[in-house]
Amino acid sequence: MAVDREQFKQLLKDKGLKVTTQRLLVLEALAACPDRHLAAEEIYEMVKADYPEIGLATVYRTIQILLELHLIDRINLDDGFVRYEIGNVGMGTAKHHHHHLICMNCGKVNSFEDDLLEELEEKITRTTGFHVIDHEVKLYGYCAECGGKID
Amino acid sequence: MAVDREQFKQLLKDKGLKVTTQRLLVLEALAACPDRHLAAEEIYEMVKADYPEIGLATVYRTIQILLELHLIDRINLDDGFVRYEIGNVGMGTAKHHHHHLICMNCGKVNSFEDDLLEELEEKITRTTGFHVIDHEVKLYGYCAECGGKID
DNA sequence: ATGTCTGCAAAGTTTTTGCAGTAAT
DNA sequence: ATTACTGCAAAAACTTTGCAGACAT
Repeated sequence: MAVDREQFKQLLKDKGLKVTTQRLLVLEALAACPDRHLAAEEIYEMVKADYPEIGLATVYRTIQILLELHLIDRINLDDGFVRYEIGNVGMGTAKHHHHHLICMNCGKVNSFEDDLLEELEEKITRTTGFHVIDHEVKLYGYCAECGGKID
Repeated sequence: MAVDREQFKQLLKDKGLKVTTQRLLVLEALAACPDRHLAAEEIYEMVKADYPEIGLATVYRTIQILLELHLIDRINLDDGFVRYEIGNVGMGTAKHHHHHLICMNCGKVNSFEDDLLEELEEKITRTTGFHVIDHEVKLYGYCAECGGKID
């Protein structure tokens, strides 16, 4: 569902950017883990397995490009790292975001697909004039496994 | 609506912590700006106006205490600072969170009160077993002033 | 009196930047 | 042949920590 290799190459060329092994590998690392939320350091470690000479700075620079191309999303799970995950649309038309369920006990992060926020967004536009483009929702609580132990 | 000075003093004592001028001033700075979202450095600057000898480290340490006492909330507006705002309940029973509307043009952050997420939380509990305790919602878009210029 | 708290400076983390060499077009 | 890109190391930026003196109880 995410961008494929050829689309990415074309996007780079369209922007006058060069297609490099490092850039392909960084995108691939993110595409390989659609459900994890990778920090720059983790991406770096993953790419290093295939391409040991890559530098962490290149990973950070590539992440900037991927963000500008809207191929990945930034999320902050308040653990001291900024994290990234591959977007689930190719061309940026749809926005079908998911929410993050963060377990306050075990720290595990699950995703939840939902469109319920459309209603909220409409209400906001109606009452405040603010035009919503995108959103990020984090829900803190206890996951199914941890929930039993607490309640 | 936020905690008052005496409640705070009592909370500190109950925890075996000492009541100091610095701690009172940090809380007061946050209480004085319920609608801004203060970074540690900003709190530091505000307190320094009244009490120039305070150190930034003390501000950080006090923030930790206030978070543990649930007197303030942490928010991350992706601008490189962790920000804090005073909670809008005294004793932590109710949770009446607001959402943050972040203008992608001028960067201004407005708040929006709403309980629409109760429905989403219930849906999540029903379908996933995850028990939601709290949430943080960030909505990105264009504020009323900037909206006209873009659309 | 005692135990905590403070300010300062140093250290720790994550992320960014400068530069000379390397690779892509 | 250009022009952009990379890796390294240094710098930057935010936050935490160690310590000796100061303050609250």
